[in-house]
Amino acid sequence: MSSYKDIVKLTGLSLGTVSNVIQGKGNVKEKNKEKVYAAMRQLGYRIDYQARGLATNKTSLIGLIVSNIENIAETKMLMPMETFAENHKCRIITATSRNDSDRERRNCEAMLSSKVDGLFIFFESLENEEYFRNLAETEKIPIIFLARYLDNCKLPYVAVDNQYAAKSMVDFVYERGHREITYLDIAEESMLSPNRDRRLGVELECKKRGIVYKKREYKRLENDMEVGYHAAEEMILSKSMPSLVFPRDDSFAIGFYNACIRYGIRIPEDVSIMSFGNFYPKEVTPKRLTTYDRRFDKVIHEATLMYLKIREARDNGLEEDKIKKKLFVKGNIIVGETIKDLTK
Amino acid sequence: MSSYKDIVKLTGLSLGTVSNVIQGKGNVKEKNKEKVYAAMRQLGYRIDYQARGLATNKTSLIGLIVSNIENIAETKMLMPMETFAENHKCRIITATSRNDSDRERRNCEAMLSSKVDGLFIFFESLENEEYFRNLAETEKIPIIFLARYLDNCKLPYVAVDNQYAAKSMVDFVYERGHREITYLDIAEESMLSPNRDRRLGVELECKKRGIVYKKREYKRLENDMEVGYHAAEEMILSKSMPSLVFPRDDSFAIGFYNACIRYGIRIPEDVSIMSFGNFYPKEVTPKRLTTYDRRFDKVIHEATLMYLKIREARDNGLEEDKIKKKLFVKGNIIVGETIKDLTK
DNA sequence: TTGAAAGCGCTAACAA
DNA sequence: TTGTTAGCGCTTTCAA
Repeated sequence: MSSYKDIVKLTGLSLGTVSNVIQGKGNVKEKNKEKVYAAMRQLGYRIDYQARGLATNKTSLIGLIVSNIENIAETKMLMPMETFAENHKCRIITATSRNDSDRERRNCEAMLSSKVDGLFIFFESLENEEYFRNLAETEKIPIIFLARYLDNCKLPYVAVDNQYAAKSMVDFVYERGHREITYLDIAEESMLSPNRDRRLGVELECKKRGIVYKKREYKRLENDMEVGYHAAEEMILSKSMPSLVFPRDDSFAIGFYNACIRYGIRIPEDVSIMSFGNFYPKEVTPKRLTTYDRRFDKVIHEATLMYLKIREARDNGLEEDKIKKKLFVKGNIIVGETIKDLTK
Repeated sequence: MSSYKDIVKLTGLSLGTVSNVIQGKGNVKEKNKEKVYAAMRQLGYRIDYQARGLATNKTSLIGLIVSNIENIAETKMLMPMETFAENHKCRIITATSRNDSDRERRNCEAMLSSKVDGLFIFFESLENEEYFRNLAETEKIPIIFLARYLDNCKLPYVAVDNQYAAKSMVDFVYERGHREITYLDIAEESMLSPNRDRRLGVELECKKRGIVYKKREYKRLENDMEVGYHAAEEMILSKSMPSLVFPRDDSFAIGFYNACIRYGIRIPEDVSIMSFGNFYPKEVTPKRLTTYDRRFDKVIHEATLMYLKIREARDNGLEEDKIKKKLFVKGNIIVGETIKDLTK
């Protein structure tokens, strides 16, 4: 491990000059620049971000806390996050909370101890409201919620516009002649902002149009596909299959779809499916799912933009008031083949 | 942001004592410990890992470079990695190479500049052989390949035992009366160690048993499900559907399965599928895939164990020779419903 | 254009 | 048991 010291020795220049060359700052004679470059190459020198961070009081580290990294929805946030990191020369530290609020808090603390320049949080438990409210008061780095929000907390967020989503989806099926919707949710998670907003949105839009709205809730299992599978199986065996279902997300829908195939229920002839997420490749089902694209890429894009704005304001002592800190991102319907057109 | 200085001021103790309390080291009077704790609470003090790292010459940062984080196989490595990080009080920095060898090298350099204590790499291009060979000579932190290896490189690795996998899978179908196997691969990736080993392994095992071995290669598309879907579609339309296929992985198999459903081809009556990976919940297909569990959890477990051993040896100046640095992990068949039993 | 020196927040060795 | 001090590898300010 070579350091500036070694370069100083090799070149005979001073620490300050070496630093200037490496940072590409100040006025340094071309000849001396070359000397430094040569020494760097010879030594296989590599800058030490840690030391630089200590000196500059930032780390170029961005924290990303998710709930369950194996959940395909959350996976979708990683790539755009990496792209941001690449473009802004920073690195991502990740941590997973696994639906455990203690762990979530520990993760936050570790991130703050790691002196991340910014922190993005995708939470899944509602138990840390107070903790987050407190963070909002005490921390000076930007902390931004992803795809969820807390009603009584000042932390900024970028979420999916679930009311808009609800309206789009109800519109879509209404236009195709559907007059009855059965909403399928997972009980334990039904009060998280996105699930709640969407469910209530669908209910409201149904009321407006005189559509019959029904709701069924299922117990959380190992994964959402399993829940969807069992939900469909139960309906099939009890002969209570609705004409149209709104599963809470694509994973649920896929399980549902496969139980239908298994039992010879035809899609969309016997049951239509309006899914939510657009997380999987279209070949994940025999007929492409009709689903609502949540645009997590946009969520991350907006969140990182917001982060930059907040940082800039704080670094330069500007007023932060003008920055919009509560954003909702609109998605769009992906037209697949799982909604029967009743008007034909 | 409070620091030791503030605690010193508040308690009247010295820096060294404060440091001892916070590290839980040395002998400090109970009363003074309490003082320090009280001051920490009052100040909302949080340790600065960056400064600690600079002083101790380690970061407690572990680097993880993957190829495509949205690939479900790679996602499977994150959770066990996080578990390790949690148990060993370190944090994970991730980076994604996206099948770009330049980016892969840049990622490595950034990790080394971040002074990670260890680096785990899941690579997908074969172009950086020389770069890695060089790293093996110059870097003193443990750098470990995950689920792949390079033939002429000293870097340690933990890979899936693909020859064993091949044997297991061929055995399984042989016992059920199959005497012909069609192996489906993606051309561009067929020379990566796991793909190559497995394909050659299957070929060899077929030869041993007098099974007819056929191979088909497909062009890489956006995702593997799509490739699988088109592969099946092509076979169906050209009426050349084999009796048994070995798709290169679960994603490929799912696409294949769904094209079959779409066209009314029955599984396993018309075509049997022996898949590879066990990456998805079993409800991802109407009938559970018969697949080989790659046990990426085990791969990560072994890799982190290897990391600890190497670190320990280097930290204590022990000889590293005794550490096994080339490991192969054995998986097992998951018996699903996609292999027809021809013996009945 | 270059050099000298202080400092970032911590650890660790040593002295008291 | 506590305090003092040097130092980790860099940046930055100021003087030369």
